[in-house]
Amino acid sequence: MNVSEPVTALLGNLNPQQRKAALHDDSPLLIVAGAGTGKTTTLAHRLAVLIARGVPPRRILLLTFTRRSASELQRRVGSLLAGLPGLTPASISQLLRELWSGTFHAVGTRLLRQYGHLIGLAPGFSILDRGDAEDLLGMLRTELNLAESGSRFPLKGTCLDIYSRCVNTQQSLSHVLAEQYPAQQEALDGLKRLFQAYSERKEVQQLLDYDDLLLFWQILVGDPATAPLIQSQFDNVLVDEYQDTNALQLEILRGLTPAGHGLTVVGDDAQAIYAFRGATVRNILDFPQHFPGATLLPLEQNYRSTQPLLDVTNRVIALATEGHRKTLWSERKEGSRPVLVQCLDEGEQADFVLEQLFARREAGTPFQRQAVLFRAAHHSLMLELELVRRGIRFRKFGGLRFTEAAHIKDMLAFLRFAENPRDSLSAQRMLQLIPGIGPKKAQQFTEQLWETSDWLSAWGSISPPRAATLHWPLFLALLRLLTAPPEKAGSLGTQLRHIRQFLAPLFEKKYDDHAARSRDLEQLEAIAGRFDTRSRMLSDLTLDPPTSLQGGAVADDDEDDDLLTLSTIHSAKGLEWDVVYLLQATEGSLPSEFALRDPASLEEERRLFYVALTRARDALYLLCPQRVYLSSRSRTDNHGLIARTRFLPDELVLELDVIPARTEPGLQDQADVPPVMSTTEVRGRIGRLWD
DNA sequence: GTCACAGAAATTTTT
DNA sequence: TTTCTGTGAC
Repeated sequence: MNVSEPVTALLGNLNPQQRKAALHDDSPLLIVAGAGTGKTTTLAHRLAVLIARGVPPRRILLLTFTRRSASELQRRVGSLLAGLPGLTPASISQLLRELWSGTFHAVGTRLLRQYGHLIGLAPGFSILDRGDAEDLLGMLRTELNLAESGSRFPLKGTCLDIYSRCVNTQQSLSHVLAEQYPAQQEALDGLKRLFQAYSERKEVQQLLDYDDLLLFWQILVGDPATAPLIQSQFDNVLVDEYQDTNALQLEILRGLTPAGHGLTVVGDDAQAIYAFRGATVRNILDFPQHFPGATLLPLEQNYRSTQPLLDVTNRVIALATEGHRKTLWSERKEGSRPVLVQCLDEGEQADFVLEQLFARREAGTPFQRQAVLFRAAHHSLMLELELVRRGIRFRKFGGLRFTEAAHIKDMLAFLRFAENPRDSLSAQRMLQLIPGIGPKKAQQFTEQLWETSDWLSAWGSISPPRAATLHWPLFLALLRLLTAPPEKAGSLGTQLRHIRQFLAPLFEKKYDDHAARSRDLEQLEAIAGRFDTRSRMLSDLTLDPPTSLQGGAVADDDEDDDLLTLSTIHSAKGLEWDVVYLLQATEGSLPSEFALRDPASLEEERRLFYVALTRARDALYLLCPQRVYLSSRSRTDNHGLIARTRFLPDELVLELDVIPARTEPGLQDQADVPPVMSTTEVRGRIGRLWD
């Protein structure tokens, strides 16, 4: 290969494999990048080389898993390009702006706004987040009388899971039910009707859910009439975290580049953790078959962790039942072994983490280079209380998002309706906020909406129920203001302020904690300034909701506070910290009790455990509380001790440092102490008081 | 029809 | 702890 001078200058200290990847030609390329092997570095170099070779950035499509990783990659590419002669910071940021990058969903949205009209889609479509989609299914479920008592029809959330799995795996409903939801098989006919109605309703109201963004995109690139238009727009397509793509995403890639020309995918089958939403590890394993002539480049030198940590993580993943075998190695030979911390309960677990956090900070590792990881968002609740009590600021990724809170959705419903008055999901949400208007009236009023061309002629003449006499005119006035031309409606912030003023008295009655909620509404008003248009704000908030900061504030990326990170393992993918604490490395939590049923989910839990362990650079603490708070759900074994995770068998514990629990559980375990008297005797003793 | 309340049931991970 | 469903008062 004839490498020109400026391109060579970019390659700096890449290892031979990474260098090959960066300089690879336009044939399909699969980079199998183990954890911490410089995947982002390699991808950034490949991008920089493409640009240096003269590919215009607007002809490069970069698909990432989160918006965070997209911007991290852009940043890295930017600093690489800065080393090239003839490029100024201004011209570099101009180049980067032209790059097509983002998640599959975000890029899909952008393409559909541009080309959707070719397949009959209005450019002003609204996007449903998970909650919206559930609500719509819930409404239709009632309308179709599927919830008739007697037959137990799946809940709206389950309905959405089933629907989504069909779309993302491209499998039939009966197949999905048989394979994944054997208990819901009788609901087959009801679900068929429900999904049919769901599609029709979305169609009429110009609504797309997350799955539709991929589905419509796939149709667009799959149809001979429209495909060439989009294919000819891109010379190179790069996909990060390829192990977590699904069948539908593969079809999109095939549509974009049928022979894999200019296609680069990067991933690690050992880190596949999204099967629950339809991702299939087959995409990465079968890449050479899907795109014949593909080159496979494995990266095995780890630049992240110390060898003692890798010794354990390599063995953890070697216990997996299938997958490429690879052994990561590091030049960082020295370091401490992972630490298994046994503790009595969640309280002791939180205490240990807090002590260690401070000790590490004293030793030179600030909070922002440490992270606490966990399987499920609620596993960190007790620790969060302690952190708040001690005044440690943290940022939490995963779990409930800011925009999923009911009051935020209420407020956004007004903006969404103003943007797309056909959106009767938002219409009903707004209407039901008004006293005296419940589900029936709301449905009735929205139906009137469909018969006329504008909402004002439908609602202007309605005589509202008596309880709504006060609020109805205010409601109409607010909508009139929001739907006025931009110069009259005012800035986004102004619009939100008007909505907030309308909602404030209603929320005071509706919520006990209205003070906290109204602070959230002010937060929303404050972040409105970041967006240039209303439609942009709505799309961005649904595709990438802000994570909430402790105390309800919305995290701002520019803040350079010493913020500690709390994150679900899923949200920690691709990231690294010097010190990592994994909470509740115990049976029932990791693996989750919901994964115990089938072997495939259990293997996914193992990979999840592996992902958690490989986030650590220098130190790793695995916490095993022997007792956790269990809800009433738990049955007979709630008095017993919880076992360490099965992913750390005894022979592996020999490779760890072990810190025993401070309190011996046996001493306090009531279950071990036989009863000394009966309640009859207790009552007898108490009875003496008034005898 | 709406609203408030009570009891039962479900309860992960995310775009 | 939230969400769904049924009941009874207004």
